[in-house]
Amino acid sequence: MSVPHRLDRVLTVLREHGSRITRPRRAIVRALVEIGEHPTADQLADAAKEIEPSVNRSTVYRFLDELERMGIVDHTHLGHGPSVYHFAEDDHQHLVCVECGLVTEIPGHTIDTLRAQVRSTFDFDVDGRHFALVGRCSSCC
Amino acid sequence: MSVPHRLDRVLTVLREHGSRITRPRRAIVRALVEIGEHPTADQLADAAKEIEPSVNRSTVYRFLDELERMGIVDHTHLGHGPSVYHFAEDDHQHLVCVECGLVTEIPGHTIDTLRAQVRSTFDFDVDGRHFALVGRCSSCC
DNA sequence: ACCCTACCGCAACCTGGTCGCAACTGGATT
DNA sequence: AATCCAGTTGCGACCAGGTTGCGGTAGGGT
Repeated sequence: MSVPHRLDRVLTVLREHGSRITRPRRAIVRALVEIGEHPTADQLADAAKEIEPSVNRSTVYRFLDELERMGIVDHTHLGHGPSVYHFAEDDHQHLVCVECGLVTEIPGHTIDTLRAQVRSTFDFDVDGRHFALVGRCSSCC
Repeated sequence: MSVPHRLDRVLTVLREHGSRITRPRRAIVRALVEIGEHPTADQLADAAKEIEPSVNRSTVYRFLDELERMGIVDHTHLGHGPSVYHFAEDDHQHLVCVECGLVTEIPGHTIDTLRAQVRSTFDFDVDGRHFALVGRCSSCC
């Protein structure tokens, strides 16, 4: 999806929710779509500051929370460090190597079998996007 | 496994590694085997203080790190809060409900299929014990 | 152009965890 | 039993990631 399109879509959803479109928010959304990867909140704050220098860390955290409540973004814990953010529509899992820290994206449907199994056996609805699969990558075994 | 047996086993491994058996360490290990569940480092520090009041928080963290390097305990991240510790020989996964925080233990082999699949497809060796499966329990769906 | 209130920057705060350092103590040696 | 010294400890300061309260600012509806 193109960067401007994605930006417009987010702004549209914000308007629909009756939220205000402010300069800091524009900068944060732009940073998010331009980075594209899985940035941490602090990386996002830095990137937003390049666009709009006055943007504050706490504004980024508050706004990301709101985007998450609206279902636009999700955050994932990649192990020890800070959590990372990405668009909710990107349905994928993360593999994180405990040795070298390498992060690999894999399709969200990879855990479908596990999800079905856990649901039928333990009556529990696994949300795959919220945690990473930790382990060792091929070059660290 | 009985509490005294488990305690003795840990102390034996410590001696084999040339580590010293000190009063704080005895207290921490006793706290760990007596709580039995998945305590956080701070809960463990509190429990150890009941046995040996001088025990310090940083001693608990340092000693848990050492126990982990020796392969006696593991820690797991249950989502947002602090991580929890348990004996490495207890091969199990955790289901954590994102709504109510309920933690359920499930057998470690539950993710065997996923592990095999990820290994063959992505050449990645998943270590299931280090992360919890986040989602919604039956009463929070 | 006005006004209301959502939003902001700021600074202080919180939690979970780490570190440097001087003092202490297991336990091996004699 | 006395000695010794490196592994261990308590303490306090520190760090990272994230949250909060508050007075001031500025979207955007009327």
